[in-house]
Amino acid sequence: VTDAEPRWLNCDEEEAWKAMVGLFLRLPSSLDSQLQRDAGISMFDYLVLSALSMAENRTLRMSELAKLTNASLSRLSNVVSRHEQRGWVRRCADPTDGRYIHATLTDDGWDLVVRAAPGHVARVREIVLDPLSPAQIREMEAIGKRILQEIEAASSRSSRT
Amino acid sequence: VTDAEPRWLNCDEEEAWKAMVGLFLRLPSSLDSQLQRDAGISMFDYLVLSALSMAENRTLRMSELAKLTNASLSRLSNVVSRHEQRGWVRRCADPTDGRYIHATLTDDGWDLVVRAAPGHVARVREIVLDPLSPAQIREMEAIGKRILQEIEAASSRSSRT
DNA sequence: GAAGATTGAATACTCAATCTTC
DNA sequence: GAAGATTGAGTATTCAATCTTC
Repeated sequence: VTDAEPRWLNCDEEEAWKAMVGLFLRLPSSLDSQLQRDAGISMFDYLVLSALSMAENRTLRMSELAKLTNASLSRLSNVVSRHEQRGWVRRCADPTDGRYIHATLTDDGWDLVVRAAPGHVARVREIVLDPLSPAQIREMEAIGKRILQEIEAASSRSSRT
Repeated sequence: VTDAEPRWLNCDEEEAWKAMVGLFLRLPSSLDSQLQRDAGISMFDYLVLSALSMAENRTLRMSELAKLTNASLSRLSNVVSRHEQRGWVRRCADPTDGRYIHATLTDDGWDLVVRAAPGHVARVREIVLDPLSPAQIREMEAIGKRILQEIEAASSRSSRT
C-alpha cells in the first residue's frame, strides 16, 4: 500500500506468470474431470480420502487432515460431512480431549480410494510427470516449495492484525 | 484403463507433485484474498476485466475472452452477467454476425482495473516472482507451458468421443 | 446442423458467527 | 478465553439443456 509507481512485470515475468495462471486454472479441472468420470469424486475428495488411507489406523484429526490437504477447517468439515453421509468416513471425538475430532476411513472409503488411485496416478503422470525431465521435476518442487513458503509468510503477516 | 500394475510415483515425484498440489490449492486463495480485501473482486474477475482493458477498443468476443481467461463459456457468461449488473462491462451482438457477442469494458470497469492492478501486481511479485531467480522464472514458464500443452492434448482426446 | 452464448438446477465454496471442550 | 470444529447464509461453479444466428 504505497504510492510509488508499482514495478510492473517485464516481458519474461509476464509470460511466466501467464503460464502459471493458466496452469492453476486448468490443472485442477483436468484432474477433476478424470476422477469425476472414473470414480465420481473430485480431486479434493480424493486428497482427503487418500490422506486418511495412508494414516495410521486410517485415522486423522480434522485439523491434521486440513493441514495435509491445504484446506480450511470449514471447507474440510463440509466435505467430510458429505463423505460421512456416503459412508466413506466416520467421525468421533477423541476420548482424551473432546475438542479433537478423529476422522476414520471406512472399508467402503478404502475401496473407493483403491479403485480411484490407478486412474488418478495415470492422469498425473500423463499430463505432469512424464512430459517433464527429471531436472524439471526437481525444479518444480523447489519452485513450488519456495512459493508456498511465501504464501505462508504473507498469510501469517495479514493474520496478526 | 489398463489392468497392468500402475506405475506409482517414486519419492522425488511424490514430493514434487505434493508441492504442485499445495501450490494450486493455496495460490488462488492467496491472490483472491488480497484482491477481495483491496478491491472487492476475485482473481478471476480481475483476469476478465484486465483482459478487456488490454484489448483493442476495450472489447473482446465472449469466446475470445473465455480462451484468454482459461474459462468455460458458461462460467464466463455468468461472471460477465454480474459485471454487467455492476456496470463494469457492456455486452452487445456483433452487427456483422449475431452469434458473436462483444463484451466491452466501461469507464467504471476501467477505473476498477486501474485501482486494483498495483496491489495485485505487488502481491504476485511478493509471493511468486521476487522469491524466484531469473532462471527459475524461465523454468517455471517452460514447465507451465509444457503441462498446459498436455492438458490441451488430453482434453481434445477425450472430447472426440 | 453447428457454432456461439445463455440459463437454471444442483452442487460446492467462503466467510462470519457459533458451539464445545479444555 | 482460546483452540478445534461445525453451521448456515450468501455466493460461485458446473453440467446439461436450451436458445440464436448463421
